[in-house]
Amino acid sequence: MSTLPPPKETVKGNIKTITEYKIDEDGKKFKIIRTFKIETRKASKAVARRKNWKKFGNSEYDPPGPNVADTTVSDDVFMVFISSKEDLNAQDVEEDPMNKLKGQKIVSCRICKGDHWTTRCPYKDTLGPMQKELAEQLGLSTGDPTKTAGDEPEPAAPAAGSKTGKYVPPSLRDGSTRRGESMQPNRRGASDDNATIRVTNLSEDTRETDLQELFRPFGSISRIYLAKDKNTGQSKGFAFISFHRREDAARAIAGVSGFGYDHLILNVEWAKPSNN
DNA sequence: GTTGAGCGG
Repeated sequence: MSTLPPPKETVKGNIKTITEYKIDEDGKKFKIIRTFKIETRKASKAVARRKNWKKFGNSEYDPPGPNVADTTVSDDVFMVFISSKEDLNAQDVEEDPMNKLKGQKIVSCRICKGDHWTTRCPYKDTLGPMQKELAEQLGLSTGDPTKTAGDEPEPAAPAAGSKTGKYVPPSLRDGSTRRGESMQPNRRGASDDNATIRVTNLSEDTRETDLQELFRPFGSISRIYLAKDKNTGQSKGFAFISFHRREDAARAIAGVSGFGYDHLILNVEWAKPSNN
């Protein structure tokens, strides 16, 4: 039985030639030469340049192009980007149950449809009010459309200047001079989180007032949270201090970290946002 | 070694 020469693949300029030998059903030998024009794209310029590198080692005298005896040129591999629900729907999703989870959002922001709660939306202060205003202009905001004005006695004097009769929080009543009942600042939505530091290794009899005295010199403090056990009130030995200015917080870190306080050495760092 | 409490959908 005669052996066939191995297939050969050469590249000259932008012409690629593949030569292979075959035997057909009648035992006749065939030589097949195929030539291709290689399309050079901008993106693969670097690849084209590498093709001109001088060969070395055992391949030093090989002709240009890959040696099919020891090199396999694979098919093109196309990358598939799954970036949206639509893409998922377009393909068959069923085969992998994980695919379902990928496209499914746990939460969807009402403002920007992003992957976060509405309250955490980065546009909550800009886009949010705009959308709300727009909705009110279109008359979609409140109320029962079957109810017409004045067909029912008002139970109490409506707030001055309010025609809609909808709830107005105390902080916005009377020309907004009055503040809300609760002056307790809310951790949620705190905008000063980038000026919050965490103090650890506090002795357990440290109080908020102690912290206030300790950090007061670095700048005005917007909030102090001393972590305590909810039931026993026992301090957990760490606290969060929020400053109004981040520079003050930075100086507080530099100034107080390593500071001996009671019988312990304080550790002060930037606080991470507690939410996941 | 130790990162809060709360709101939803």
